[in-house]
Amino acid sequence: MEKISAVKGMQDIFQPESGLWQYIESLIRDEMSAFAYGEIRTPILEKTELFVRGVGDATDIVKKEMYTFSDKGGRSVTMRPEGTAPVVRAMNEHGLLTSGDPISKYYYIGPMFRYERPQKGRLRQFHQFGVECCGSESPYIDAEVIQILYNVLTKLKLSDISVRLNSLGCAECRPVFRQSAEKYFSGIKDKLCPECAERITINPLRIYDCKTPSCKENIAGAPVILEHLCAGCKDHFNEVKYALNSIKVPFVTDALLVRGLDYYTRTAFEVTSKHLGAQDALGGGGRYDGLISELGGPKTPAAGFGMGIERVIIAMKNQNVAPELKTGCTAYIVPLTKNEAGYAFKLLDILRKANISSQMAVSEKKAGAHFKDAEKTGADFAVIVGEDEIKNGAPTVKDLRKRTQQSVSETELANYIARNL
RNA sequence: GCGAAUGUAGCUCAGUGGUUAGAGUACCAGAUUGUGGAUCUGGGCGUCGCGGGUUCAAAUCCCGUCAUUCGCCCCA
Repeated sequence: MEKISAVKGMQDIFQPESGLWQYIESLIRDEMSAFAYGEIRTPILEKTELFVRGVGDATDIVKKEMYTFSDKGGRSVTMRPEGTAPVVRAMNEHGLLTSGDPISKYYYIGPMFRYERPQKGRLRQFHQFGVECCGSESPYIDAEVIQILYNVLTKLKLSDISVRLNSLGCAECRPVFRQSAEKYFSGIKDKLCPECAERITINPLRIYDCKTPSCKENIAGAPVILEHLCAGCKDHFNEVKYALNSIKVPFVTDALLVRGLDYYTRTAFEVTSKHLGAQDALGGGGRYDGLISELGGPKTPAAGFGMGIERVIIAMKNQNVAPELKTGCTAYIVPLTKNEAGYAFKLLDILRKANISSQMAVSEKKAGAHFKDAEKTGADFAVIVGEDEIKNGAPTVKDLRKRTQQSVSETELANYIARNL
């Protein structure tokens, strides 16, 4: 029979790699508890409409990267390509955004799906840690959200990261700016790459982000959003920077930073690492004051970000800061023949009840081979059960690290191992 | 969606038209009948990604296809 492989761009994660995931996730959960954010878990499948409306039908994500299909009832559903729209949907649906309520602060960790060409740091199923903070337009919320991402990355011992910060303006000043950008780029349309030429009318802001050398040159003379912010946005941006400075989160302002999702207003930020390949963003996010009402909720300002866990892992490995994680068990029980298997199984039960990580050899091999296996599983002790041991009611406990062994009574077994661990 | 590279043993790879396709490593057995890091001996390593074509002869050359990887694009 032919082997069945995993779906393109989707990975299996198992030991010892999964230990690294648990380490990262628990660090995140600790940090979120310090920031008083609760966890939210939303379905992987949502109505397609949610992303079309939330993420924006002009974005690449919606235009060509979604796993969309019809379910058996003929409804168009989509495997979530990002976390913000589902979280907002859930909060709206459960009435968590009623005005007067305290701010809603939630985080999530889970898989996202985008139909893209896989490469280093880019998968079709990838995992994001994200936070959404809804209900306030305070610049301290922007700073808090950026701080969370910065703290998590720093606590994971990543260095050489940089936080880039920009303001994209609001519903008042952005349209004005957009118009002047449109005007400017229309004038030099023939000098732009084909994609950017199309972007002029669809979303001229995206041109600022283009990496084509010819476009980059032309952007130099273009109007800059930061210089066209309204007074409110300018103040807000300054206050975000002030707040970040006061808690010593380093950042650089980057007037060309534009994010690929349509819903961002005012603050936009991205954290990149020098230790990644072409896909160098570890995470990014910003403020989205218009999204919640766009999705049918009350007019509610909000901010958040998403962080790619696979990319964080790549950076950790490249920087050699992934912790050494112990795998395997503490005790490996070796019945020398199948005659001793029954008694050995009972000892196994005793150890497990004492919370000592244990397993038993179930294949028939000669003793030497069993010890090799024990070593490979990472066991610290082998518990040998042969004819003599059963006769004496005392298995032989062998310390695989010291290469010493000793007869220990059945009743003392768990204590002995716990003591000598 | 575009471009490039790669695909041979479980793993890392050699093998550019000529016997029965190789090495290292890992694995199994024995030397050591109840004791794992070494050594020695022996053993199975295989649809050479898949399909077609050229040829007396193809892992090798050609075409197609699939997969993986890297880059573009985009993003986490």
